[in-house]
Amino acid sequence: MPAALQMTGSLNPRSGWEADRCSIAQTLEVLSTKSAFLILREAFYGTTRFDDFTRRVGLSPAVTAARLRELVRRGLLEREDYQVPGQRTRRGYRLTPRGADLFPALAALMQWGDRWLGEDGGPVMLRHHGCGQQVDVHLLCRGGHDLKLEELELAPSRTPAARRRQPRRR
Amino acid sequence: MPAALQMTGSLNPRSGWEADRCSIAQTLEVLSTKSAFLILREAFYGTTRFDDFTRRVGLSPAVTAARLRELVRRGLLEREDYQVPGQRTRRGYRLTPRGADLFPALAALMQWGDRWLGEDGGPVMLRHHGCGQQVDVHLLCRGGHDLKLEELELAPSRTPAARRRQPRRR
DNA sequence: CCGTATCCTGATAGATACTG
DNA sequence: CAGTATCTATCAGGATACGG
Repeated sequence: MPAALQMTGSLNPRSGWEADRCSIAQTLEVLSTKSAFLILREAFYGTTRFDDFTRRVGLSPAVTAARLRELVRRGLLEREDYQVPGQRTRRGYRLTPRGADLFPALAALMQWGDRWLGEDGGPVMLRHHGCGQQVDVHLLCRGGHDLKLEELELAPSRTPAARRRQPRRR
Repeated sequence: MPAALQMTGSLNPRSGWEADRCSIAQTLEVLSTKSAFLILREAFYGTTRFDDFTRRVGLSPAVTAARLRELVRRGLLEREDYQVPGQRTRRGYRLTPRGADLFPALAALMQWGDRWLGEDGGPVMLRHHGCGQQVDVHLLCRGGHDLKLEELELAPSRTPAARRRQPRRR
């Protein structure tokens, strides 16, 4: 029986911690749309140019432009205009560290799709370039344990007292 | 310079492997909308009842109903009607194994938000219930290495020859 | 409680034509 | 190439009222 996470007392579903401040919701706000996910996927695949994003994700130029602008504004992609001598300048977009750090999320979505959709595990796989072995997403605690859902526990980051002492800025 | 994944030859961005068959795109098709993500988050948090989903995710009843129906149809949630003796029956929804297996993706989104949004790491954290240590998302290869983006390589799951020998079922 | 039914808004995004 | 400009269709989702 696959259950939910364990919760420490002050976090039970009824008590008032505002779910809208949850990092998942905020992250989804940044990645508001499906096209944003797919643009990022393309960036991980090495795409840098406007036209390639448009064609390979299957978006209209207007949508591509809007997403790229948004992702640059949010700091996940950055402009990178380069010039091969003798040719005209090309514009490009590439992942920032902030954007690149989303890869585990994309990898987890891919892994889920490989496991539960389609019949035979998806068209591509992730490997360790060094040893050639397949790569999977894991949840590890800092004690070094590889965890299952049932072993996880959701806890408040700070005690209510600490939060009063150090209120949110702005 | 945070770059993209390494790719094996047959996967360069120009060659024709259909990106629409990519597991990320397919998974996003299932989780089409933001509310679906948030409903699942709530399910991991232990919410089971219609009204709690509605209130805690902040959706209209119509949207809640549509998402729950969809998630049940897709096999991520299942109905669970239960009855405390002497009370009327309650309806509920709970995660299936298929739904529960999405947790790493949610955890990765949460971790990204904790790192890159907000000032101080988000309102809640994930811990190992046994040892109390904080939990992080990792990419591990089956050789046991903990990997960074630069060490990853995207490869076709099967060779074209193998795909001909063993064509897609159904 | 657990939903369904309506109405209405804005955002997402497809198609297409055009410009530096 | 790398976009901008329209014009439209579709859909996500808020508000509200109502029924089992």
